Amino acid sequence: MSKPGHYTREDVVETALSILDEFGLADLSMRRLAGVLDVQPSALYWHVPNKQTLLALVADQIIDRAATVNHSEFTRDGSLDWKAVTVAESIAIRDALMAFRDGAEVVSSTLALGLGADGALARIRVGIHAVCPDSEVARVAAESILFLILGQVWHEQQRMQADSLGVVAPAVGATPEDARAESRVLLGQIDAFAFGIELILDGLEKQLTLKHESR
Amino acid sequence: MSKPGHYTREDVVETALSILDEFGLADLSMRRLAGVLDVQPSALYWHVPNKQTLLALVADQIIDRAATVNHSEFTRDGSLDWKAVTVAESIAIRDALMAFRDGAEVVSSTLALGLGADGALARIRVGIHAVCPDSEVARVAAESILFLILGQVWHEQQRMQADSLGVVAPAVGATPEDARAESRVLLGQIDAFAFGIELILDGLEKQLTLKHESR
DNA sequence: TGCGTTCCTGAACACTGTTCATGATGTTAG
DNA sequence: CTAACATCATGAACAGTGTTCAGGAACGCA
Repeated sequence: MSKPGHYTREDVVETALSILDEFGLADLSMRRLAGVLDVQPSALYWHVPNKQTLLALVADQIIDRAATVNHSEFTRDGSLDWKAVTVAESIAIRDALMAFRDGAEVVSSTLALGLGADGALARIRVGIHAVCPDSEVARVAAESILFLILGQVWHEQQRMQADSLGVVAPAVGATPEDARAESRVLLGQIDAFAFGIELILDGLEKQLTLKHESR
Repeated sequence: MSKPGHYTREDVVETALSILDEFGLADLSMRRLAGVLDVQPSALYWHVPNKQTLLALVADQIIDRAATVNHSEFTRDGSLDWKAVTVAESIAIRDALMAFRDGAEVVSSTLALGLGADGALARIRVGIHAVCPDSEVARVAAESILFLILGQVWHEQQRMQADSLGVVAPAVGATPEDARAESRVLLGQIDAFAFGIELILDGLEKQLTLKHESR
């Protein structure tokens, strides 16, 4: 991880990403990052103006690595199954967030600051825009889905960290079962995830049919 | 703000809340809090084990102060309008988050850590539980609504802070109009807020009718 | 008078992000 | 070949952070 000569901005972001994944956001300090690169902390400030934009670049990397969704797979007889494709995009984004430790928190605070990671919203919008001409309604629906994804993944990742630190608190009850319970919980959360998205899409579909009937 | 004698835990939380509201989460440090109370920073650690639980207590205060919703107002002919009451509860929680600067962020990270502020989820659940017997479905729906509230309010408050710091970036286009645009944006966001909630509730309603038909 | 609880002091530890003057490279122009 | 320049780094410092810990003052109670 320690090159001989000079580093590029990409190297810095890449190393930050690896520290994030291995040790978490709390341990991703400029000093630690500099240490891994075998460089003084101040050297980082040549590549990046401050930590916040570094995190924004990291966030961009995370969502840029979301698997691409093949829209043609969701097209039958020339018409797009917009609900299925939106769920697929949502799952792709979710997986991208889950692929890095604290991924949801990094992305969430980054786009809260308006510093980047807008790609996620754009991807959610495509399927919706195909059927929803009202851009305002489409915007709200897409944002709702994004908040849902971020909220759920954040929650899940926080729970993982709490568990790994041995802060007990596994749900509320529990202690009977355990080994098999864990896998069932995981499955349950994946199901719950898609279910929440579908709630919004069903609600949107109802709004659309109402509009069609009223004209 | 500086009493003569001893402080209680409530005093500390109350003062923290006032600093939060006046200067924001970034400026709410233990040293500053101690300074306002005219006390050494270490004195705070008698009242509170660490900053995280202090913030959890602050978060509890924020959502405890959410206006109570009179459910009888949403009852006609003995049956509860569960969608209307859930929207009302959501708005009450939203207003509580908006009542304090960075309220959404404090509450969000607090309940992500599982340290408190569960009251919000409970309040959203009541209306849903009245019509949804499946506790798993109800849980996911309620969580979805909560994530939506937190996500939107967080976004909005972050934007407010960014604006007050003069970090330009008002949406994307803009600069034509301005004065009236602001109020319209505010109205638009309140509408958008309720609309997002209604999307989920409509989706949930569809799920319920599907279940009724299939039995 | 002495004990014990309650609340706070003052100093210190080990961090954090960030700035700045300085310096060592390598590339390019005259 | 030398001078200028952009590139990328150093090392020290600043001002702040959360947190710990031995000790001490003030009080109620036996």
